[in-house]
Amino acid sequence: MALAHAILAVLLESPCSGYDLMKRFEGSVGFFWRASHQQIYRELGRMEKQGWLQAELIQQEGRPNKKRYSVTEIGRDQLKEWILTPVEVSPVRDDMLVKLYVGYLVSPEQILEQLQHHQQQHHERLQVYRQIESCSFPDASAVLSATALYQYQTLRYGILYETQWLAWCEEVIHTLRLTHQISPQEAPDP
Amino acid sequence: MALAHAILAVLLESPCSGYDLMKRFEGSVGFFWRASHQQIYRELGRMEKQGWLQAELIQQEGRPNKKRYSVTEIGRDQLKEWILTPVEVSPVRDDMLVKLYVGYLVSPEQILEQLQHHQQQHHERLQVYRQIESCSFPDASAVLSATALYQYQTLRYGILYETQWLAWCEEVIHTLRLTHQISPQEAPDP
DNA sequence: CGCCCCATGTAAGCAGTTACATGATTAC
DNA sequence: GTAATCATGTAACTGCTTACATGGGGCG
Repeated sequence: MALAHAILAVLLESPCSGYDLMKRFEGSVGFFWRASHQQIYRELGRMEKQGWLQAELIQQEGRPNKKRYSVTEIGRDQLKEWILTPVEVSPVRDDMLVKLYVGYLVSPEQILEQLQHHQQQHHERLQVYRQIESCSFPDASAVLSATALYQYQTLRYGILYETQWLAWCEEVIHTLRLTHQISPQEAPDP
Repeated sequence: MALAHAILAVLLESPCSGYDLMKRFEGSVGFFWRASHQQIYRELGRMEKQGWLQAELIQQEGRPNKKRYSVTEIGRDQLKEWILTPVEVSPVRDDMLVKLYVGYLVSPEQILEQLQHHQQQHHERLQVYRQIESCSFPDASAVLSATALYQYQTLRYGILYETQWLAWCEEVIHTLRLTHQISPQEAPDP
C-alpha cells in the first residue's frame, strides 16, 4: 500500500485537494512517485474512511468547490510505523531495456531512434529537477532544516538517476554508431 | 503488455519451461524485468492461445514433466512491431525515497538503518551483475556479435543503475552522519 | 522427519490504466 | 467558438501480489 504512504508524505508537507495532489505527483514529487487522478481520488476516499485523513470542504466562487485533505494523528502514526518496517528494493521493469535486449531483430537505425526518444525524455526530466534544485535549494552550502534536507536528498536521487540514464544512452548510442558506422544525424542544410 | 514482450525476448534467446523462465527473471535478466511464477504461467497460457508461443511436452523420469515453450513466427513479428512503437519512460515508484522524504518523522539512526538495509541489497545485486559480466563478457576489447552486444548493454545498465544507487546511499548516509554527528558503527570488540 | 528443489497451477484481492462524464470559468 | 484549466468522480478492465494446493525426489 505504498501509494497511500506516498500521499501521506505529500499531504504532511502541506494539506491540499486531490486535484493539487495530482499536480504535485506529476511535478515536484514526481521523482519518487507517480499516480493518476483516478488512483488518487479513490485512495483519498479509502484513507478518509480509515481515519488517516480528514477532509474540509472549501467553498469557492467562480470555480468548483474542493475538499482539502489533511493528515490525522492516526495517519501520521501509520506512516511512522511503515517507515520502520524494512522493504525490499523496488523491482526494475523497463520497456527500453527489453527493446534493447532484442535490438538485433530490427535495424540499428531503428534502435537508435528509440534510444534518442528516450534520451530526450530523460533530458527533459533532468531539466525540471535542476530547475527545482536552483529554485528551492539555491545555496549549496546553506544549513538546511531536517525536512528540507530529506527532501533535498530525494531530489538528488532524481538528478543522479536521470544523469545515469543519459550517460547510459550516450554510451549505447556511441557503441552502436561505432560498430555499425553510422554517422551522427546532422540538421539538413537549407 | 510488456510482460509478454519480456517473455518473448527471453524465450527467443533460448526456449525453456515456465519454471526456468522464473529463475531467469530473478537471476540473469533481472536487471530489466522481474516477474513471479504465477504471473509467468498465466502469461504463457495466454500467449500460447494467441499463437505467439508453441509448447512441447518433455517427459522426465524422477522429476515432474515440463513444457518447453518456444517463440513462433507470429510472436517474433509481434515483438518486432512492439519495438518500433515509441514508449514513455517507465514511472519511478520507490518506497525508500518516500521513506526518506518523511525521514524527519523518526530518528536519524532509524533512517540510517533503512538506508543501510537498502544499500546492502543493491550491493548484492551489483555483485551478481559483475559476476555475470566477468563470466559472459570477460574480454572487454573482444568484438561481440549483435545479440551479445545488445545483451551486454542491458547488463551495463544494471551495473550503472546499482552503482548509482550505492553512490546515492553513500552520499545520504554521509550527510546524515555529518549533520547529526553519528559516528560509523564499528564491529564490537570481543 | 522435516525441509528444499523441481514443476505446475488456481483463486482472491489489490494496484494501476483507460475510457467516460459533468460543468463552470478563462484565455485566444 | 473552442480549447484549456479547475475540480470531482464512476466503471470496466488489465496487471500484479499473496495465499493456497499438489506431489515426487534428494539431503541432513
